Amino acid sequence: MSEQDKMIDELFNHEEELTEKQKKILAAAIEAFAEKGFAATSTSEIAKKAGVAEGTIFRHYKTKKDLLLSIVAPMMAKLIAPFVIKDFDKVLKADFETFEEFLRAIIENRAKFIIHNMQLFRILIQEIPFQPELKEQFKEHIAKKIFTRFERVIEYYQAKGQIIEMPTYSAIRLTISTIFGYVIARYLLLPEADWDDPEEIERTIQFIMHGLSPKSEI
Amino acid sequence: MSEQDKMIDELFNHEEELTEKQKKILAAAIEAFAEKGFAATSTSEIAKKAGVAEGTIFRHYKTKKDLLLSIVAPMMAKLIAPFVIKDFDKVLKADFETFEEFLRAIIENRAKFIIHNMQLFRILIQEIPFQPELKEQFKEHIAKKIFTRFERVIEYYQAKGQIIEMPTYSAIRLTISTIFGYVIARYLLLPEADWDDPEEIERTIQFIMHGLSPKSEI
Amino acid sequence: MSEQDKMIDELFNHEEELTEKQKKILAAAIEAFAEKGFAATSTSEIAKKAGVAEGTIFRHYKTKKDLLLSIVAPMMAKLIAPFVIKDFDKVLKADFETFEEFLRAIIENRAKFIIHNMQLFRILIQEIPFQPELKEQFKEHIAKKIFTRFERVIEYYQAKGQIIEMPTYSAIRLTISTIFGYVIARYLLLPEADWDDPEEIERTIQFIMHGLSPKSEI
Amino acid sequence: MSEQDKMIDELFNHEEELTEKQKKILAAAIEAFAEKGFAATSTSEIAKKAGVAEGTIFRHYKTKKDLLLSIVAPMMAKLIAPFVIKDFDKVLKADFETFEEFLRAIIENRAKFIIHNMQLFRILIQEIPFQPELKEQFKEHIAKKIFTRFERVIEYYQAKGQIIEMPTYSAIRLTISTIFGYVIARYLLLPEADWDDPEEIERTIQFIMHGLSPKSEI
DNA sequence: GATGAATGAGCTTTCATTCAT
DNA sequence: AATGAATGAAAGCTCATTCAT
Repeated sequence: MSEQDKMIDELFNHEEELTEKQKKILAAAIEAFAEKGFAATSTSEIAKKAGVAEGTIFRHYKTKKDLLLSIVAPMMAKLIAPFVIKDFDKVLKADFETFEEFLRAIIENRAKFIIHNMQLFRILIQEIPFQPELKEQFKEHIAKKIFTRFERVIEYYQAKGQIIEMPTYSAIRLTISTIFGYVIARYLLLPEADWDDPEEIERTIQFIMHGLSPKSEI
Repeated sequence: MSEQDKMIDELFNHEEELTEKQKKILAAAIEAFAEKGFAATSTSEIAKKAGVAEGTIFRHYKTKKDLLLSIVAPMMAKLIAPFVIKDFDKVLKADFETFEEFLRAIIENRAKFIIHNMQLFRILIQEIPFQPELKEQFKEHIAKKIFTRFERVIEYYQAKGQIIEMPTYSAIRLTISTIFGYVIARYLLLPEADWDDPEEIERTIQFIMHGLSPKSEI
Repeated sequence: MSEQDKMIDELFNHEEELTEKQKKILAAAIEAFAEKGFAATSTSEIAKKAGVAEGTIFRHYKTKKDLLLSIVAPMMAKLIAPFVIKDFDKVLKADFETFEEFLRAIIENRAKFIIHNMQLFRILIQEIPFQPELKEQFKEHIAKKIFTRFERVIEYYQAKGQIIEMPTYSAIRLTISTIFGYVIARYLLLPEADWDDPEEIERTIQFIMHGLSPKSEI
Repeated sequence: MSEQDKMIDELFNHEEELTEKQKKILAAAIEAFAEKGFAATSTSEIAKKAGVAEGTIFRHYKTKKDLLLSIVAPMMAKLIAPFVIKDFDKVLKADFETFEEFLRAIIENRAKFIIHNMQLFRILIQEIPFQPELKEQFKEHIAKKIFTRFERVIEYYQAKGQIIEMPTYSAIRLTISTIFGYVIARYLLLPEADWDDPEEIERTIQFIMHGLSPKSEI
């Protein structure tokens, strides 16, 4: 079982069991959408790559867009999974004495998840600008939830004096841009460059920490 | 003359004079590509929006991709214009005592340029993942040039003790992610939110400054 | 089953079975190409004539030119079929005491074949000047093979003293021009004229015989 | 002045004087039509090849078909020129004692004319099957006239006992096929082969002579 | 007379989708 | 469940022709 197959099993094989053909269709579609984009990928191309008949795709997914959503939805669901655990922040506060520990955990956990599902992440960020329903879904179900939880975390560490006083949304924006900046540079823009990952992650964390800490703190 | 028209005149009307129809085609294509993406925009749609016959598009641009490149190329050229001034860094060093002043100038200048040409910027970042020639062109002619100049700037302020010791490429990455993070959040993700721009820009600059300054400095 | 249908079955239905629609496409294309020429026939015209959707044509034939080649190739193959029988000339020599008998057999056999597939023959000679790959294919696979066999035949009858001494290629050229001259005049230029076919064929054979015989022989 | 230019002057420059551009258009169209066929040649292609604007073509020739007819008509007119001389056959009979001499003169004169205007001849025979008006014009003004004159010639030499008794149209057909067979093989099918022209012409004439002579005669 | 921008009909081909098997 | 032939709309692009300059 390939890496790709395992990923598909993990992400898609929950509710209903997938047939072998269905998995092949998903794998082919993911690869094609990530590489050429949704609009520029034809269903016949997916069928050929998956080794199934064109009709088979439409037996499982009513339309091409349906196929896209079937791919992207579980990715989004998994992406926020840790954030929707009822007592997310409580756990956090207990577990992480400092914001730095929290950051490290986030990167360890979420960034690793993204990296592990890079193709899906590519599809997500590449298609969100073009698919209004995706954008809406993302805002409503992902962004908002993450934002709400994150807000509490920021406030918590601000109360502890570890983060400078500023609107939570600004702190969130700055933190997330920096992390995404690393992920995108590392895995999308210059994947073939020679990266010293632990070092770069360390620098990224320190950058955020210094950027957000009250001056006296450091 | 509309805002759009002026932008088109500035960016495209340099070498050869554009006919009225050509300008309309460009305006229509920019709008459509930004909104729906290159692959999902049909030439008939552009023609209708521009109020010209479909054949007219192909008289001026051999193929649809040609039209895309004709739109994106001048954007890229202008984007790096200030960086290719021969003695870019010399000028900088003379003009800006501190890295903070430099940052402020960059944001004032380049970020404003991007904001002013937001649709073009959208097209650029949306299509780079799908058009290999665009990606190549961007890397070779834009990214490399900017990186080289930026490197000198970082080294200069590192020498002055204003920036912490770290590889220049890390400093560049962190700086650029943060600025782009603001631009993207502000103008692409949440344009309709209620932003206090001067405040946000100030916070962004301070975040970078603290993030990169030697601890003792602050 | 019409005459046309039978011809299509004979010529095209060998390797893979053709669907009903495919046969209709072939019949329509043959008729149209013969009448208006390949370049002046549109695929939409063929589709309409065949009573199928335009897309159906391209499901079976990748391009319009592919359709042309699919029509012409079997015609060429069948055209030389008798010539590639391993011991063609041996058989001939045994069967035909005189060159005249041989000529009569050729006309009976090959000319009849051409007449029976007149539309295909028209397409062949009309398109060879314009389609380099057709020309090449014709020269390499048809002309050369026929020429080689024919050469042996001429030499054989020259040895028997039935044909005057002259280069074989000249004898071949003169014989073939005369036969083709009849076929073209009879079936392409003046098909509606009042022809006494047996008489004309007889005259044509006698003309060749006298033209090629040693004077004393006659 | 090139060979091509001279030909154009001879054939086209009679009634109205041609402008330089017009000559270039004719030259370009002749070359393109001969090579790719009328239907597969675009007017823009002709314009480019002629170095004129597209509009210029339509200033001189109302339609593309008009251009074709303008090219082919003078070719046809010149082709029969010698046959329409009022007392063609009288002259002939006086000049040529034998049918062989007549044949030699025809080849010398008409075949040479065709060879000298090979591109035009190609266009003529390639397009006649597709252009009904061309076909009609050819039949009515060329074929019939030639046939009528030729008939008298055949009858004359039949009366002199130099040609075997057979319907005149058969004798004409056989003679013309043989001559055209040579011209087509020599100049269209195998122009690059190594031909000994005087020898081949001699053989062609002898073939016709033997083919048509009463047996005892030879 | 010459231009070339502009046109819109029509070209070949691809597409997502349907449906009988 | 799976197929793949069939569809017809729409894609990108080319064409002959017009016309203002």
